[in-house]
Amino acid sequence: MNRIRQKTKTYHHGDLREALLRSAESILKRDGLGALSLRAAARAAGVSHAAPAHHFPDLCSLLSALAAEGFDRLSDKLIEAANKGGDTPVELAKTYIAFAKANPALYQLMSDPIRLDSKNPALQAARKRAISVLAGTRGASMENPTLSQVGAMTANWALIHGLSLLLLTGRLGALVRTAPEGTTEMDLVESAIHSMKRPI
Amino acid sequence: MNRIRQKTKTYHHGDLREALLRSAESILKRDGLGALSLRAAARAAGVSHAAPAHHFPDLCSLLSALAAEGFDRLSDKLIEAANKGGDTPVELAKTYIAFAKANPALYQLMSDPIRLDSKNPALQAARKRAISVLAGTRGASMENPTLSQVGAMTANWALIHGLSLLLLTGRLGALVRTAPEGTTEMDLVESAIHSMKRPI
DNA sequence: GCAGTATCTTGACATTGGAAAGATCTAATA
DNA sequence: TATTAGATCTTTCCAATGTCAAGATACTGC
Repeated sequence: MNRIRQKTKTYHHGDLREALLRSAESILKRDGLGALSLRAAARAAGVSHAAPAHHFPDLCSLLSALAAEGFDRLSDKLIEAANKGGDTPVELAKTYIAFAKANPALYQLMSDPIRLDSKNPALQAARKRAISVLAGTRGASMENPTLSQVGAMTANWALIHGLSLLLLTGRLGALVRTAPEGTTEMDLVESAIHSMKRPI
Repeated sequence: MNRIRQKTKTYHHGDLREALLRSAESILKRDGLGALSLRAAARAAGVSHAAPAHHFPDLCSLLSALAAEGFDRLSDKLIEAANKGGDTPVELAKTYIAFAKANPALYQLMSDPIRLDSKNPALQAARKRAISVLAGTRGASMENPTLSQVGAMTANWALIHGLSLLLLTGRLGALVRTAPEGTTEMDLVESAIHSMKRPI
């Protein structure tokens, strides 16, 4: 029996888990995080409202899986950029923020402490990897970093994270208006990025 | 008729709007943002579930009012600290983060782009004031700040905001474990704060 | 082939936000 | 003071959601 189903409506779906993730992602992109519900995902996947239960015990579980995917894709983007020479903290930050801009609702979900289950193993692992990548600790990690080195890393991460959120939620407007005529939000972001410390 | 009602159960409440805000805040503190609903607030205020409608047309409106209060209190704290000599960027950041730590669920709400109505006038005003205070523009604002000055301000704000969120959502654990033995989350935050640029 | 299990559907329930209509109180006016 | 318009609150209702339980269907290992 073919795994990838055509239109042949059978009782079993084939790969409902994956289908639900794709449906959920498309809802997220189209209608935002607020519109993403278990039932909506089930509808979009053409399946009954209780079908997701076997793959995701609850909504939190679906959202956490989606967020984990997001972190993995972010990690991939960062690695890809690093391999193309964009290995400086500033370049990594640009890549990071470009990801957030390209996937606003997803990044919002990835940062949502309430809808997500921080104990979800997949999510934990994906987050851990993303931090490692961002910190440049893929392969050659620092041996015994000092407090101030880890502090600088923390600062860089917090800056990028905060900047992404402020940008995505449209909260930079007030500062844009105090800046020189013609300044855009992205100009501000660019400028802010350059205040990062070295050891990212 | 006394504004502050005792136990005398009358049809009219007296000041239901205020009572709802206080109930909502206490729910927020006790059970977190996820448990805060219109109906829960109404229950806690001892009133029917549809009573809030006249004071807050929808949930978003109640939450936005609560968030606006939060920003106002944050502004007050920052001003108070500044007047006591804590006027440096680092001191302001410490005050800011102390507020977030003292009111975790409230700060989370204040940062939630979905539950909040960013067009809410009270919220907009409160946010604007908080930024002004944080930027040190109470009274003597910079005349014509350059892009890099506003950029530095943006960076400082983003750093503080991001740091607060990472701290409150317990996401600094991974970095804490890479830091020297005995390092705490707050050590990391302290260290990160010191990477701020001057013109806050 | 067949039994056991995984997957999916149907149906139900409690909870929520919200609308509508009516009850009760307040305050302005005559 | 009497009355009336408006504000405030209650009751009732509806659709949507997450979750559970029971049953139907398809797959899989024997």
